[in-house]
Amino acid sequence: MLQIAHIRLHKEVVLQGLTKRNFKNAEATLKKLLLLDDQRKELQQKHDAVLAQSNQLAKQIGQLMSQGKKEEAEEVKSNTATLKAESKQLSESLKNTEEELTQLLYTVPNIPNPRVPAGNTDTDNQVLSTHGNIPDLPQGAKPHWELIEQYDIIDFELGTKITGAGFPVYKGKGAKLQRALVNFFLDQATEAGYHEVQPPILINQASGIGTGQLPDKEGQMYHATEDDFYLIPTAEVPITNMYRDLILKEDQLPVKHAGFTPCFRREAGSWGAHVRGLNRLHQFDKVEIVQIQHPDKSYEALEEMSAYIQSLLSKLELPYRVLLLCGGDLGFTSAITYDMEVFSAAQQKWLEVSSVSNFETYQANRLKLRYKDANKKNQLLHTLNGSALALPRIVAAILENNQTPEGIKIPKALVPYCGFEWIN
RNA sequence: GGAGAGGUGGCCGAGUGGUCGAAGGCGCUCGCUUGGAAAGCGAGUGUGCCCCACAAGGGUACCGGGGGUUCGAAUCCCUUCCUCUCCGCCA
Repeated sequence: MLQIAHIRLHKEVVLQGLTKRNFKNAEATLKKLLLLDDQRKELQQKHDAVLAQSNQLAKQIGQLMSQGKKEEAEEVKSNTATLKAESKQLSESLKNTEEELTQLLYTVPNIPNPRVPAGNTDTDNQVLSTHGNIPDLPQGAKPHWELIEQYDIIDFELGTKITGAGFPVYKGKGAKLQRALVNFFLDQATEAGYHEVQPPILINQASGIGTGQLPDKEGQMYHATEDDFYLIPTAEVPITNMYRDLILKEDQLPVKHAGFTPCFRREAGSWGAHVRGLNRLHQFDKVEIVQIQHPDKSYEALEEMSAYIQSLLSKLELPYRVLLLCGGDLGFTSAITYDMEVFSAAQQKWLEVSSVSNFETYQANRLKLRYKDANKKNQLLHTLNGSALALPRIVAAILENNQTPEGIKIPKALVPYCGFEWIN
């Protein structure tokens, strides 16, 4: 979440940023936030003063008691009742005001970086660059949902039987291709300097709040209510939360992690014809990269991450483009996001396979993730993450783009990982 | 799941109702010492919020989390989470 002190100091910038995002009632919300903060401060002052008084009296009583002056002590005691009542009332008001302020802050998204273009929907996103060659597919090229049936490598109906829609079963070479991609992505990440981790895929509430999934996207996560755990929608959540409540030393930076996990998304209300086959699933596999960076270096890191992700797509010989998301399409917690889209030749459509974002201090503020600067002052760090990569749409693109009459040709880089060159 | 023990500052560890944000040790930082280092000596060394200039200084809160008793709680009570030991179950 945003820092209230920052909002106070840069009200105009914040207002402009929220407007770029089409955030409703920005001005009124900011006004309300500042008002609540004023109230909070005033209550805090009053409360502290009352507590200071009663602390003093308590000390006095202690001294009198130890001197054996019992009656005098009793007399002082009788004066404490009003203070106690006052303190109780003030602390309740303070708590309520703080709670209201926090809840309101939770509803305010991150401020976009100045580079983020204005716009409302994905049609306003900027295409920064396009790479690779879109293949000329033969007449009768098939979309991946037909190819997976033809070669019997992914079975949706079987998954439906076991669980429900959106939980496919990968079979034979389909399963091996999954394993190959995960290993390929992890090896590449290690080579690029990311420290591999395997985190839990269930998280507690504090972690969900830390990275911003809660309370904003409560309904998008599967919730194991018996233990109050959530199934992760992305490895970003457990990996970033490893650093919750930490104060790092500058020489510990940057932190770079990569992790493979399954991801679970309820995708409530977003189903339809355009999300056939592998285009949208409730459970999918993904390798995620996460960086924790010094504020001065986070934008450098963003470019580095973007370049790294693009290198993966090049190695997989997939045609792709890089988008700069517009304000309206930007994720709630992100300050800037690049999307990488792969062209799926048979569907004749660009599929988002990766999203890399700089959250600046937005997550760090919730996480209380800081570093000690040269003046020994604690400062919020910047967090970034990106998919590197999400499997299903990569698989879809490989299947569709590499289809031939003889079968599906596995990209060279993956052959050592798969142990086969063709799916046929 | 059952029974028991315990959770204190970066780490170890003392503290069972009063002047305790917390002894002592280790670590770390700075200084002295040294040719340099070690040792030794000296000083410093938590976090949030509030006043204030994000300084100095001051107030307040924090001894796993939440709540309570009390004039006063690290210390007592309740609750919850976690760790350890034993038993049970088990990949």
